[in-house]
Amino acid sequence: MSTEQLDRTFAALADPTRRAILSRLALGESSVKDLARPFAMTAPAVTKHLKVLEHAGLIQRSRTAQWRPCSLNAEPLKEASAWIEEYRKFWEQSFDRLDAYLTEIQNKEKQL
Amino acid sequence: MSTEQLDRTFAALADPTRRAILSRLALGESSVKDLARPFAMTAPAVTKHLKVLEHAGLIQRSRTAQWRPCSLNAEPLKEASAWIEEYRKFWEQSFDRLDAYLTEIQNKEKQL
DNA sequence: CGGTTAATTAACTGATAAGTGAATTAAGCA
DNA sequence: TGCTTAATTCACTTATCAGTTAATTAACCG
Repeated sequence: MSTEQLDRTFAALADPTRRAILSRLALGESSVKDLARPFAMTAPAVTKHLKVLEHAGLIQRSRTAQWRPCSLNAEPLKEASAWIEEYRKFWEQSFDRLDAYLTEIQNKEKQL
Repeated sequence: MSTEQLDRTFAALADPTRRAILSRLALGESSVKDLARPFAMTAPAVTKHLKVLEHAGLIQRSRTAQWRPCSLNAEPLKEASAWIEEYRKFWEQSFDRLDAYLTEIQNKEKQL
């Protein structure tokens, strides 16, 4: 679990355009032009986003004639998810505290 | 699930110093000075990282005399994790493919 | 009150990121 | 071969980010 890989993965996910591209690719392979269509953005801008995603290992590219379709590779997300999951116990603790608090409130209200 | 919130959460997690700060805070509350100690970094730099984490809602701050201790708030991570988990089926698919491949290899080796 | 410690703000530098338009590569097709 | 389409690279602008030092705020303590 390399630090640089986590850096790249999280940085790639920090941009809403790139998250949208990944969502689109979850539905299937797509060309750059089709990926660019929903965004108010030129083709070179999309190419740059794809480079970021590729460098993070989140997509891979092939070649068919003059098209260079992209497809999703979700594996690096596993690592990112694993990092986050280490802290799940903390938010679960806070949910437990919230539950306890709500129960306490309800009991008090019943007593009034 | 706001886009800007996800932007801020993932951007906050993209920096190794900030991830280390969160790890440290998982062990308990800490002052800025103690957080800064393990890093080759001045106090103002740490203050800036804390602002990023606070803006993302990942930490909260209190005040005791001249100390302003930080504590973890892992709740926004839940949202980030939920986003990632949507793609779990893709990386599970690649594991399945890897399993199939390894099984195939083993069978071939047995035949030799 | 004056001094010390914790932390922040202010002002600045250098690097990186997101976007643009223009030119270029690469493939398919008449 | 020449034209069209897909995508990229190039050169540039603008904005943001990570870090610095120096100055400032805030609280405690003798």
